[in-house]
Amino acid sequence: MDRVRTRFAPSPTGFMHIGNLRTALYAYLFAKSNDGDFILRIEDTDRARYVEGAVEFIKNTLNAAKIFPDEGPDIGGDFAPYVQSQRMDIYKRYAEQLVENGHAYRCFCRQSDEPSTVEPDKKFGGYDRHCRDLDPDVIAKNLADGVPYVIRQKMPLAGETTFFDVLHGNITIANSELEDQVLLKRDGMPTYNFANVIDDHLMKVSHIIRGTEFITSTPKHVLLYQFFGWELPIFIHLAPVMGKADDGSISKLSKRHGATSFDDLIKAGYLPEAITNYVALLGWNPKNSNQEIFSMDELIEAFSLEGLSKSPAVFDYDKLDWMNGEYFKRMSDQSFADSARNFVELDDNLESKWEFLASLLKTRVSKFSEINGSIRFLIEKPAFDAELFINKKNKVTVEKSIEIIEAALEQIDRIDDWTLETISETIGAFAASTQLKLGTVMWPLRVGLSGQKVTPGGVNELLYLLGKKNSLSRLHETLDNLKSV
RNA sequence: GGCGCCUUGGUCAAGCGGUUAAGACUCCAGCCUCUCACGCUGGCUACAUGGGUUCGAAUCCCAUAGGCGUCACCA
Repeated sequence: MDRVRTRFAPSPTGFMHIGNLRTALYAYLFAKSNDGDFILRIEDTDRARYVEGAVEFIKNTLNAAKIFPDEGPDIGGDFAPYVQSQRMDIYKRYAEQLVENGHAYRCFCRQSDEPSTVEPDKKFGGYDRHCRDLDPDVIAKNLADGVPYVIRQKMPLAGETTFFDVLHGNITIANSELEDQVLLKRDGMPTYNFANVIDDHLMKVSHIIRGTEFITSTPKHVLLYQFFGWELPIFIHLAPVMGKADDGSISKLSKRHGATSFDDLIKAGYLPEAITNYVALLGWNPKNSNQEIFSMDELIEAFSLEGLSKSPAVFDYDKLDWMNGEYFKRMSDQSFADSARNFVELDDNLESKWEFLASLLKTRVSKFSEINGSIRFLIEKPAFDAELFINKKNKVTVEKSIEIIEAALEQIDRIDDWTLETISETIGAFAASTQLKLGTVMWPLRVGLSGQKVTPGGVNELLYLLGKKNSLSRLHETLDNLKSV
């Protein structure tokens, strides 16, 4: 087989949809697992949709996701430039060639949103074929008059076109279904369907990995390859990434499903490696293995086209949360504390104990953005809720809570050396003296201090984090509240 | 609507003619533990429907239904 070369060809719209990221990832993994090349090409042929800074954004995103192009804008390569708007002369040349060979023609019709000066041609059943067999004199005159035109591809009217897709096998579409699509727009820019073919051939792309939305336009591309006498690349059309709405409906992942771009996810406190790892598994699996946590190198090692699935996959935030949590657990306390720091707001007290707090948080949160919520009770006094004190499993009731807190208060009050060690010793001794199950003793204290059932750390940690004064006042207040229930 | 693609639990998925139909997330239960959490163990829930082919079908074929895509001078 010739050298494997894949490409990722986004248009600069200003954000990186998770589906696009996955496409880029698969193209990258496939190239790298075959010692091939991965190319980044910017498809900026739509001037209206161009967003300032978008190219930079794409590069930064790929970089954060650890997807490194071998060729591309700035990086360069044997087939530069890698930005389509800088290749206009190339497309024009090939389009003219097609016109000369009779596979394309100039069309002087107005744009579809303008009032038409010509009637759609009933003979061909459509508007698009109107200028097919224009009189050469008319063409010459229009050209001389400077009438704007587009170049359209002349599709065969009969027969069918078949192409092979790695995932779907042979796909056949009747040529009569293909319209005479525009190749070169009025402004001289090529359309996607044209530039794509030209560039993929010129850049020696061996495998085209892209979304299924292109499956029905692939026959048009195939015809183009045939017109030019070029060898066909191998097609791989990926199933889309879906999202599930609150009402349970499934549709292509979009804004209504929440965070759907790589950047959104980063802002929501997910790790880039976890996002990449999760996304890799959305539509691909390593066969012969149940491994789920993959480093980029392991993905490259394990990747193969056979593992790609052809049915759509629904993006599941629960699983992403789990996976991100797994990545947290594998981080050192120090790097977790550092990475999480930007996402949290602390008061002076907590600031000084941040690293300790972070070590407790590491195994208890699934994304950075959760942290503020889960530690707010350390800064603001929580609301009182008697219900929380009742715990069947630990045999805790309101009465029992009063009893325990009252007794514990005496012991806590005596602690002078407010360190985790001393606190642990004191509380441990106190718990033992009650003759009760540990869980029974700790439950009311936890709830009394925090106002919640699940906390970062146990009672000892809570006392330490809160400080003596704060701990005592919360417990006293809780006692009063409990007694007035 | 025409054309095309897809269809195993709530979700991701293994399975390529013979299996008790893997595994993971979620949820639930139990265990462990200096207490919630973490961890461990176990449990619930699936082959869209109807016809074939075959000794035998989640696996092959055909219909039906549903979902998705496409029909731009967007990609």
